[in-house]
Amino acid sequence: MTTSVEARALRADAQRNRDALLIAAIEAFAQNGTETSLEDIARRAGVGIGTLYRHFPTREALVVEAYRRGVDTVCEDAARLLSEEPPDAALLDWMTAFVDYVASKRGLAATLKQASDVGHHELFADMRAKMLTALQSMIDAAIADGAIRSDVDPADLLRTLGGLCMMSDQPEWKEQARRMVALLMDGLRYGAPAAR
Amino acid sequence: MTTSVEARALRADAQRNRDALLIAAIEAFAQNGTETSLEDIARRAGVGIGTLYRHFPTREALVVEAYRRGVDTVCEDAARLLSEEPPDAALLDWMTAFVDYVASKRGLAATLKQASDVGHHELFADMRAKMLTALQSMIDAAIADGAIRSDVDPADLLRTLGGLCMMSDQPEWKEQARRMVALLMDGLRYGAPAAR
DNA sequence: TGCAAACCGGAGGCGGCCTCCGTATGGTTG
DNA sequence: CAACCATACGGAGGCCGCCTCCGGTTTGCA
Repeated sequence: MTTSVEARALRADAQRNRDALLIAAIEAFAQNGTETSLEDIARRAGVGIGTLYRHFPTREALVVEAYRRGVDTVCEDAARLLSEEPPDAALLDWMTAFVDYVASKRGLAATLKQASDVGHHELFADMRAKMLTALQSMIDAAIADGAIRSDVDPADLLRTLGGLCMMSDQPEWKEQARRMVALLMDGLRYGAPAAR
Repeated sequence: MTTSVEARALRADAQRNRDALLIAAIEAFAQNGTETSLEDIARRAGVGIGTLYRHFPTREALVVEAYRRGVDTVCEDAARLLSEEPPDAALLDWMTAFVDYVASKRGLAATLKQASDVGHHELFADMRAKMLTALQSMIDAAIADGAIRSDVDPADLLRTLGGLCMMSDQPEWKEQARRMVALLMDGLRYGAPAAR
């Protein structure tokens, strides 16, 4: 139950290496996508491959850590948006921001797909939960407002966003994605009480 | 310009091997996804790895051939649907069928993503064109009918469907995808002349 | 200062990718 | 039917990335 608390503080050198690996990974992922060779990342970080594997036993573990902060930030933005504009606008803006953010992080897309899946590794569970919570808060508010229909499942929406994001790494993707998010939003509005 | 016409008939043994490879590939892809080792496919087909590479110089080439027929069939169904029901219903049904079909072919999803991309290999261009044509015919009819808004881009829709399909290989995916397709359809209907 | 626990690094085994070239075979011609 | 050659075969081999394992090193505590 004390999952996120470090079991025991890392030794100084270990902490140093871990940080270096994370920095190298973020950089490498940004340049070459999540498929970059792990050996390369270790090299960039100036540590041996064994060290990388000790800190991050799987590629996924490394990827999750590399993107955790960014995803957290986006999720936390939901509360701010909700306090600044009507719920349906907040939902639309958040989804757009989500999609924009992913577009800016090459390699993140595939990760989010995994994170939005149900059965996937426990490592992704945390990300998934945070994103679902963010979506849920906005959906609830929008439903209460009568701005969108009431049969919306946050998990559905998350999966769809994840799917949309899979199509990044394309030139005109950003505009396309925005259009599709808007279309999705219209689908949500269709048949809502306020539209009657 | 004579792309699809075989430059010259294959020698009998070559044709035999090619067919065996295709059959083996379809089987292997269905079992293990498109990432199956090519060596394994060659083994299943009872040919050497060299032979595989001669017939299909890249993995994509093999994948495209393996799925060509299926995709063609789905695309051709658009005309039938259009002749049997109102355009918007046809569009919805086609998109649903599309998504269902992909669900039944493990590994196809990733391929369609590539096919729905713009810049991708020429091999996918043909698939992409056929799918766009199918979508276009139904969209045009639905717009003419006043059933959906008039600012719909088939490429957008295709990409979105591709995105949705990326989430196959999940248990409750099929129902989820159907819900999202329906939601998408509602987005298309939103603000259409007939809905005013 | 000394020692145990924690940590490091990279060699090495495995398996997949793809190329290259010596060998085999189908098909054609006389 | 024989002989020839374009076409096709197959797999060895070089390369690279994955991941494990363990002898050696470093850190921090007593």
